[in-house]
Amino acid sequence: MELMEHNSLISELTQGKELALQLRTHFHPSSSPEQACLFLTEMIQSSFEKALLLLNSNSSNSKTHQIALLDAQEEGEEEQEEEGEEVDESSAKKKRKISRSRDVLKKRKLLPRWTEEIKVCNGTAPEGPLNDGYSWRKYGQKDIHGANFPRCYYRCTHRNVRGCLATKQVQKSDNDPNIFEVTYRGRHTCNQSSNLGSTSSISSQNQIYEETNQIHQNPNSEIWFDFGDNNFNLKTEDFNQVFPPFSFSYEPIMDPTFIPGEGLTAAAVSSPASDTAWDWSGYDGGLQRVQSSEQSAVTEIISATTSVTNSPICIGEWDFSLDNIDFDQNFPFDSLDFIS
DNA sequence: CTTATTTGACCCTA
DNA sequence: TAGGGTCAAATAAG
Repeated sequence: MELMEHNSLISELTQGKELALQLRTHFHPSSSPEQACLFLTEMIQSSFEKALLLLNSNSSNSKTHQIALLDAQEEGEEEQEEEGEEVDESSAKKKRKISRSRDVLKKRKLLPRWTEEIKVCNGTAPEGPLNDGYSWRKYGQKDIHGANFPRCYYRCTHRNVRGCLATKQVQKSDNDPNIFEVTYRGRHTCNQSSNLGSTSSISSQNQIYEETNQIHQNPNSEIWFDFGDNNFNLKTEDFNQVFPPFSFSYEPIMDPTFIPGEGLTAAAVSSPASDTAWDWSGYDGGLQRVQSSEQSAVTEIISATTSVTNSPICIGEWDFSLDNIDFDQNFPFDSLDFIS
């Protein structure tokens, strides 16, 4: 392993250790704001994840690194181009719009993406947007070629305020009208974790594992991870012990926590949209997560890029440089109510 | 008044 | 060029 990566790994592990120490203090019953623990666990998980990625990417992927560098360079060029031009306001607006659009698209293309199928059982009339713990704002709906039902597009409500690029698409399945295919893209950076249910919602921690590594589960409740060359597996109960707060994806299919009002609730899309787009009659049941599939096309890019921890490279919202780890530690907590 | 949704236009990619 | 994804003005809802 190269010296720089070795140092980064040590930094990551050291940080994880320190954060764990901090977390320990919050286990005292008189001083344990739940959200503080949650935040710290996120930080710890992030630290160890980075360390694992460093290990995993030891063989280094120079190609994806180059892609990241090219992206960074292009962004710089675009900025310079804008500075030097003298054009009328309307065309400048147009150009800014195009530039911004290109920039956003470039970032989104690199965002992790995964799909879940949410089943709406007979028995419940869906109301309101699919509640997965995050607040979404609908920004589009399209009829998809060859599909019987339109696809709805949602983005994080806090996108403008906090720059959260998370989006999701919801589409009713052609095969089974009770199933909604929900494709998530990008991880939430808006810290809405306080809205998350304990087991039924998608925690960002588990997303990390799903996005950056292959996670599998067989019918014997055995989970195994592919960290490149480093594979290991766990029984479900072991997994829950190791990652207690992160067990949502690995629970039985019939998850009793999927009840309206808690966690994933019935209603795949906003009610007005659903009324006009789809016929909801006949839905009188609850919701259940059917399965979680993964599209990890960007996995390698993310993993490889994180190996260059001391370079200021960002992939979309993902910035793994150590400088930013420090930034996270000094997070102003303006969005965390528990420290005032 | 503020925030969310709708929907046609626009842009990008294959 | 078609199809998918996003933007943003108009509109609706709270």
